[in-house]
Parts: sequence; structure tokens; C-alpha cells
Amino acid sequence: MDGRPANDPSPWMTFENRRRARDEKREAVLRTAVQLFLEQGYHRATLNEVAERLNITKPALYNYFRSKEDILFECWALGQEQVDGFIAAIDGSQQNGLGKLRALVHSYAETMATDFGASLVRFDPRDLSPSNAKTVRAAKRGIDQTFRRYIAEGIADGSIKPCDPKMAAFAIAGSLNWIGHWYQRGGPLTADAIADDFAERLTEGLATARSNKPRPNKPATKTKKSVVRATTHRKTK
Amino acid sequence: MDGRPANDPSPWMTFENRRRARDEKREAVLRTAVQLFLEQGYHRATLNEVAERLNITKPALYNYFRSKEDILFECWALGQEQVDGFIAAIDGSQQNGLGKLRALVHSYAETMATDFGASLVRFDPRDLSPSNAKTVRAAKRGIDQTFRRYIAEGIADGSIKPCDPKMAAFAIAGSLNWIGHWYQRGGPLTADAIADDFAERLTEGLATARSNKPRPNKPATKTKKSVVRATTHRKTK
Amino acid sequence: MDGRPANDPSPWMTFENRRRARDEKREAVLRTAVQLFLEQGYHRATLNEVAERLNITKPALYNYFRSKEDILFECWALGQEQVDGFIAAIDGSQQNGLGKLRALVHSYAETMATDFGASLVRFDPRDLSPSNAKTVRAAKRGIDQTFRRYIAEGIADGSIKPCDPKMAAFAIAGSLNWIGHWYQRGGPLTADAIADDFAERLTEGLATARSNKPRPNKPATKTKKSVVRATTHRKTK
Amino acid sequence: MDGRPANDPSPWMTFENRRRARDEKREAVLRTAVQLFLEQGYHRATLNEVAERLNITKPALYNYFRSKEDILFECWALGQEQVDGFIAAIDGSQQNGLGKLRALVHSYAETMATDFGASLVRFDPRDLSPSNAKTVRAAKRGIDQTFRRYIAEGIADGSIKPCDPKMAAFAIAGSLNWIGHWYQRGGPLTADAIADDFAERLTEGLATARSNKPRPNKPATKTKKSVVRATTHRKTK
DNA sequence: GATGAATGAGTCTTCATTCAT
DNA sequence: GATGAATGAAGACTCATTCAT
Repeated sequence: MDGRPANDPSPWMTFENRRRARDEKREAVLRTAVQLFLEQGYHRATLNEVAERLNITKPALYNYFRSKEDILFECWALGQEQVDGFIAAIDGSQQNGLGKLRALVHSYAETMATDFGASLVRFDPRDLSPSNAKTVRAAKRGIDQTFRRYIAEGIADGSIKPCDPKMAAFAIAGSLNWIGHWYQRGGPLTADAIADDFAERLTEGLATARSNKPRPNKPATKTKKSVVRATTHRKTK
Repeated sequence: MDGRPANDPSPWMTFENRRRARDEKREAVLRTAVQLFLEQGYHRATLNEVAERLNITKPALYNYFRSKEDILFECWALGQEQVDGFIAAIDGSQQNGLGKLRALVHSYAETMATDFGASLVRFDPRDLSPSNAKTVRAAKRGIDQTFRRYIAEGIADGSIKPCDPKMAAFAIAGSLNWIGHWYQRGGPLTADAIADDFAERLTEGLATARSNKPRPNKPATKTKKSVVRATTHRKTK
Repeated sequence: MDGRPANDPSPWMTFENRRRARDEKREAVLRTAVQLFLEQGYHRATLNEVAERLNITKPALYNYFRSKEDILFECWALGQEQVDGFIAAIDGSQQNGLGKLRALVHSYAETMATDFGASLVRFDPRDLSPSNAKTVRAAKRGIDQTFRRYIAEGIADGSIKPCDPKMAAFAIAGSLNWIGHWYQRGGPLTADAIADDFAERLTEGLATARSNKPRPNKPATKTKKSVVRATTHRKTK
Repeated sequence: MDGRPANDPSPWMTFENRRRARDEKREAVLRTAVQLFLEQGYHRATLNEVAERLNITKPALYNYFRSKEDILFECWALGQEQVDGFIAAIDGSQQNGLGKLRALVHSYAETMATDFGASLVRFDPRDLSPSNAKTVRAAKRGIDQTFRRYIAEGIADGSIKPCDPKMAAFAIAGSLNWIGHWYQRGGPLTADAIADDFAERLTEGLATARSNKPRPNKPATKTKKSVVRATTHRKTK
């Protein structure tokens, strides 16, 4: 019933708009920053250049972020959200271990081909405050354990050959993370093609003979986009 | 009567000693530096701290290196020498493509577990001068092509299943490079165990059925240590 | 109703003020710097001291100049502008060669008695970047050729005795440049007196008998102050 | 008595040789240093480069000089000796004021065309220790006063037109000192030609009509070389 | 007498960050 | 919300000078 006319210029609307505008700018900063950080490396990139690319001035950045490190962390967080999203989706899906692993590899590979995704593996946690660094390391551990968990699940349900989940996870994660270093948008390989290729390539060695029948071309979860961050972006105070 | 034997190599000996002492110090600097750079990252690490750990003063470092970047590059170069060494050895060995690939994976994995080896993948070429960066990038390309070459050889000689050498090389190199990020000396896994494991794990998916018989436990080249740098260390003038 | 007059140039005014304030500060820096550089020499003078005298901190200088060398060059440029200014004025005047030469000597002598003028001969072009050094050397050559040109003109129009313009120019320029080394504000000799004296002294030997009649006490151009730098000061980007 | 055979390799002879060899090296250092200092400027020139050009090492220089500044001062001193020498000669000569002035100009011009001579006007006394700087400034004052003295003498003896000796001296000295800045060995003008030209040019304006008859082509003192420094070079302790 | 090595002092420069407007 | 100006902290690098050999 809160029947507010569409053209209501109420202060609230204004407030809403403000918040939205603010969030858009925040994201614009992050998009610019992540790109610059990837391009030049966090230390060589200066806030001045971030600001320049946005046609604003350096201190203006401080309206949206508390520090350079804050920006770095938020970039990372956006990437991590993607990962959290598809992991949640896969966790909730009905597949055997091998299927989940394949889905994970596929989604992770796709993410690695995005700026925020690549930031997950190309940013250095040591550039973060101890507290943020802790968060990052916990998340990294979480990803690793998800890999191991799916592998263990697969071994248990017979879709994956008995093996050491730890080493297998390392090997797979390494291949995937590496994508973040070599993938270039506009290159000969599309993110999708890479994801498809790696989903098969990195898991075929693990699959039991019986599972190794023609698998579905695309994992079911493929289109599920990551569950976004809870609500309004926290101000990371 | 000042009883010095005619063959007394005195001045020369002194000279020799000096040179040796100098080289030893140079290497000590590099060992300390690579460790610190890996620990803290190149930008956070200061020459002051490098010097402190060596119980000398910062300017003393400039007796051996021309700049911080020079040190960085030399660390990288030492790692690259190891790689060049075992690649040369494998190239000269009598094996089919699969065997060479396995040997390469094994040696590369071992190298990744060393400080100088890890520096190959954890240092950022953008921290180097354009000229040095070029060298580094060329070397990286060389390694990639070696992987692809062995795979292609294997396909040609029937030891490796037909596949895309490029993607296969990326997948393998990624797993290996990742070692440089997670391996910790003193951890539960020895470098040797990792190398053995990866040599098998990363190649089994590529092997043709016929090659996949009980392979030798250790690649033939395993004991061949990398051909070291010619003789006298260049003074990085 | 916020009763601001329509023609309120407020934001613009502010902007204008800012720019002016900025330019004023820039010039204050240059005035302080040129003085310090003359006092102590470029190498002994530190930016810290420049800043101290201005009651600001060293990095604040970098808001106005890109480097110490930039400051040096701009000091020189201010002096050169004076010279360019009076040369242009003399060039445009209606006088015979001797008259122009006298006017030049007079103005140049006056300039040598100023800080920025003295910087023309007391700063060392080798302290400048190659590009700036080139500019400086070209300007120096230009001044030399102006001297020679006026002498040649005088010879042609009969006001100056036939002689070697090159040597004559060297002799005159030497006397004048030397002023930049010995003149001290507040000393027994005023700049004006020196200029008058030198204008006569350095030219009387060159004048033909017929020109050597009672010359005007003051060269016509004497009051013409140097054409100042266009308008907005370049930002030395 | 002390009949020492010519071939006596006595310690004394050795000592003599040593001293001579030492002095030769000292002078070689100074010759190299003055050249380098003139080429690059005192501050940009490093002792390392001085040593390199001599094919010795930097610390070796400290066997002959106590500091970089000491070298600078000694270079200056060698130039000053030349000046002291010809001034003494001229002082002792039988000429009227004009003649002495001409002789002074001639010799001074010649000196300006030498490295050590140029160092007199191109080195900055502020680079010297207070004590040495004082010496230098006194010497400079002495030269100035010599110019003024000869002019005054000339006025007194009627060979020079009444004028202000101070200004005249400044004008003449400026022209001469300037030579030290522009003269280049191997250029189109020989030192001798310059000296002849300037001896006439800088004095003709001062000469009384009666003196201005054809003057001798070369001042009598021309060949008198400067009285050298007393004996063994002081170690400038 | 000469050298390699080491040092201490000092300077420029960069950049994230803050503040008054 | 945005800006120009200013700052403090920090680091790389240079070089004259000394010392043990």
C-alpha cells in the first residue's frame, strides 16, 4: 500500500537514488581499480591513476573507501562472492561427487577469466590488513576444502577413483588458478571453451571407469550466477 | 731465502680467494634476498632488511648489485638456470615424448619447491626493467614451449594420446607453478614426494594405453643436477 | 531567494583565485629557490631548505614542480624571458647598429643584476636534463648571435668601426656576464649606474668617430620592461 | 766528502726517486682531475672516475690528497701559481701603467685558455673548506687589485685616461674570465691569437691618445713563464 | 703504496592520507 | 560530495671516506 506515485520526489526517493548512485560509483571504482591492479600490480598502481581513469580526484575515492587497501579487499570480496555463489549452488545440487567436482571446475575456470575472479589469485593477501588477510586466507582454505570435499564425496559414492584428495585438489586448483595469470580477454580462447576443456581435462584422470561415460556437455549449474552479496554493500568501516 | 717456494701462488691465491669470497657473498645476498622477497613480497621487502639479515649495511649491497631490481633479476636468473639445466639434460636424453614430459614435470616440481625456483613464478616481471622483463618473458615462453614440444613429441611417437598441446601444457604448468605458492619446507610433504606424485598425476591422463604400463619409478634424468652457470659468475655489470 | 546576484562569479572567482594563488606560490618558490641556488650553489642547496624558507614541507614543492631540476630550469626560464623581452623590443626599435648594441648592453647589464638574470650565467646547464640543456644552449647561442648581429649591423650602417664581430661580442658578453658574479644588491653600485657605465664603456671602443658624439643619456628602450611571459604560467607538465 | 758514486743505489737516491715519482703521480692526478672537473663539474665528477681515468683505484688517490676538496684546491692553486708568476714578472718590469696592463691582459688571457687557468674562474670557492675558500678569495681580490693598480699607475703616468679603475677592472676581468668558459682547445682560435686580440681590445679604450701609437706586438714579458711553486709540493696537510 | 670492502650521511622522490574550503 | 593543497613516512641510491690486508 505504500502507494507512492512514481514521480514522487520524496526525500526518501532521493535518498534511495542517492544510495543507488553511490553504490554505482563504488562499483565503478572497484571495476577500474581491479583492472588497474591487475594491469600494473597493486604497488605500482596509484590511487591517482585510479582516480584519473574515473575522471575524479584522488581524495574523492575516500568518500567510498577508507584506504587503498580497502579497495583491494573489496575487489577481492567481489570475486569471492562469485565463488561463494556457485559453490552454494553446487552444494545444493543433486549430483555425485564427480559431477560436483566437474561443476566446480567449470565455474571456477569461468570465474578465473573475469577481473574480479583473477584478483582472487593475483592479489597478495600480505597487502591486506591482518584482519582482512585473515578473512582472505579463511576463504582460500574454504575453496581448497570444497575441492577436497567433492573429491572425497566422489570417492565415497564411487564416481571417483580412490586417491589422495589433498594432492588432487592441489593439482586441480593449480591448473585453474593459473588461468587467472594467462587468460586474456579477446585472445584465441573463450572463457567458456576453457571452462569446458578444463572441466573434462582436470577430472578425467579421477573418474572411475563406470562414471566415464559420455558426460553432459554442460554441467547443470552452469547458468546459475553467483548469489550476490547479502544486501547493501557494507561500508567496510 | 725468504723461503717462499717457487710455485707459491701467493698473490694469485689471494686473488682467487678474493674472487671466491666475493662470489660467496654475492650468493649469500641472493639467498637472503630471495627468501625475504618470498616471505614479504618484493615491494614490502626493503634492502635495509636484506642487509640487516646479513649483518651488513645497505650500501654494502651495492658492491655486489647495482640496484634492488638487479637483485630481483639475479634471483630469478638462478632459478631459471636450474630450469635451463634440466631441460637441456632431458632434451639430450633418450626417451619418448611421454618420458620426457614426465621427467620435465618431475624436475620442475622439484624446482618449484626451492626458493629460487619459486621465485620464477612468484616474482612479478613488471618489477623488472624493460630489458630484464623481456628476458624473463622470453624464458617463460621457452618453458611453455618445452612443455608443448614434449607433448607434441609424445603424440608423434604414440606415447601420448592426441590432444591439444597448448591446453595440456597450460593445465600441467598451472599445477606445477602452484606448488611454488603452497609448498612449505618442513611441511608434511617432501619435495620429492610431490615431484613423484605430480610426475604421475599430471601425465597419466595423457598417456596412451600402451605406454601406461608400470613406468620406471624415477625418471632417468632425476639425478642429473642442473647444468650450472658456466663458471665465474658474471658481475652483472 | 538565496539572494546571490545573477552575476555572482562565485565559483569562477574561486577558481580564478585558486589559480592565481597557485601561480603566486609557484613564483614564490622560484624566487626563494633562485636565491638559495645563487647563494649556495645548486648542488649544495637542498629542497628541504627551499621548503623551510617558505615555511612548507619538501613534498609540497612537488605540487608545483616535478623535480629539483625542473625548478632550476624554470628559474633560468624566467631570466631568459627578460632577455627575450628586451631583445625583441630592441629589434623592433629604430636605431642604428651602435644604438641597438648600446641598448642591449644596458638592458643585459640590468638583467645581470637581478637574481633570475644572474641565474642565466651562474647556473650550469649540465645540471639540466638533456632536453632542457639543449633549450638553454640554444638560447645562449641566440644571445651571442644577437650581439654579433647588432655589431654587424653597426658596421654596415657605419656606426661601428670595422672589426671582428665574434671577438667583439665575446669581449662584451664577458664583461656583462661577469656582473652576474660580482654584483651585490645593496652594494655601493646600483644596477642602473652599472648599466649606464657599461653601455658606454663597452661600446666606445667600437664606435666610429662620427657616431661618437654626445649620445643620449639613456637608451630609448631603457624603460621598456621586458615583455612578460604571455599570461597563464605554463604548468611545466 | 760524501763522495757517493753516481750509480750508488743509496737509500737517499731511492728516496729522491720516490719523491719525484710521487710528485709526478700527484700532478697526473691533478691534470686528470682538473680536466674532469671542468668537463662535468665538480659535483658530478666522482673520485671513482678520476681514478678510473688514471687506471688506479679510488682509495689510491688518498695517498696523494686528503680529500676531494683537497684536489679541487690544488688544481686551483696550480692555476693561481701561473697568475702569481706573471704578475710578479710584470710587477718587476719596466713599463708604464698601460704597458703593464696590456701585459697582464695578455698573460691572463693565455692562462684562461689552460685547464688550470680556467679552473680559477670555473671552480666554485664554496666547494672549498672555509680556510681554503679564504685563501682563494684573497687571491681573487689580489688579482682584482692588480688590475686596478696598473690602471691607477697608468692614469698617474699619463698612459691611461682618467677613469674609474674599479669599473674598468671589472669590465676587463669579465672579458678575460669569460674566456675560461668559451675557449676550447682545438677550436678556430688559438690561445695566442685571443691573447693578442684581447690585449689590444680591452685596453685601447683606456689608452690616452699619446700612448696609442703602434704598440709592440708582444709585451716583453710574454715568454716569462710563471715562477713555480717554491719547492716540493706541500702535502697540504 | 695499493686494494677491496664497508660505511654513514645525506638527498631526492613517491604516495597514501588528511584537512579546510 | 568534491577539490586543491599539504604532509609524513619511508625507501632507494650515491659517494666520499676509512680500514684491514
